[in-house]
Amino acid sequence: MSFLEINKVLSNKVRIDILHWLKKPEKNFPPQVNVPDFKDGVCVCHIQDKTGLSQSTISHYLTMMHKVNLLIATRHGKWTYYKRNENEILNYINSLKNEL
Amino acid sequence: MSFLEINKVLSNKVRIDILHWLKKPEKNFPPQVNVPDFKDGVCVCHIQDKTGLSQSTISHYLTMMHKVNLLIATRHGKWTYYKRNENEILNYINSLKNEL
DNA sequence: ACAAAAAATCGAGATTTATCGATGTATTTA
DNA sequence: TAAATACATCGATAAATCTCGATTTTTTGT
Repeated sequence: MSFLEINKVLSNKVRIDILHWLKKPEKNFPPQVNVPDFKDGVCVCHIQDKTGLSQSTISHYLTMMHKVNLLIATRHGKWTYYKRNENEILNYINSLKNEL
Repeated sequence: MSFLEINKVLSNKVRIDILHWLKKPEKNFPPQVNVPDFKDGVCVCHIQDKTGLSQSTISHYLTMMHKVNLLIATRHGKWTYYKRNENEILNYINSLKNEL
């Protein structure tokens, strides 16, 4: 994934917030209902609630973050759970040292 | 300077290119004429030549990079020289580890 | 098989960013 | 002091991004 593509995804406050919140799901989101823990992350509706933006906007944001590999998506039944892709995030930070 | 402000400045290919080129001015730009070396960086016109964009656009880009402290500007007579602010760039990269 | 729930996709209007040419401001040189 | 040069700023248009509501798709209960 190209550095600049990821950079553009990250140049938005809400998307940065989401990435940040997902660092500590248990602290930033209500307890899980349909799955036992936060192993696969947080479902779209909880993220949407927290941002206050529309469902379509948040779904779009999460999809684009997923497309550049910043997030890992897992479907459980009706729900899609998103969690951070720590490897890719680290790669990105490390790549900055060369790219900038 | 806020993380997101810098991030937005960096979410543009030309501006990233400029930052990158200024890492090795002697490699990426013609030799200096009005100053003895690249100590203070590269003048606006050489950067403009290299990008092929208009003078006003490049001046605008350099100004915004300067405003968020990524570049240091030095005036010598008619010319303005821009160079990287290595401290601020490092700060930014380090801040990412907390922000992301 | 059907209705409901969650998420994804589509289409459109509003906002922001990119980019230009024209003009203004310093500084130098004739 | 006038003309020229380098850069900054202004105003405007084009392109991209943000964001929404509506629709479609996927999956589950009934």
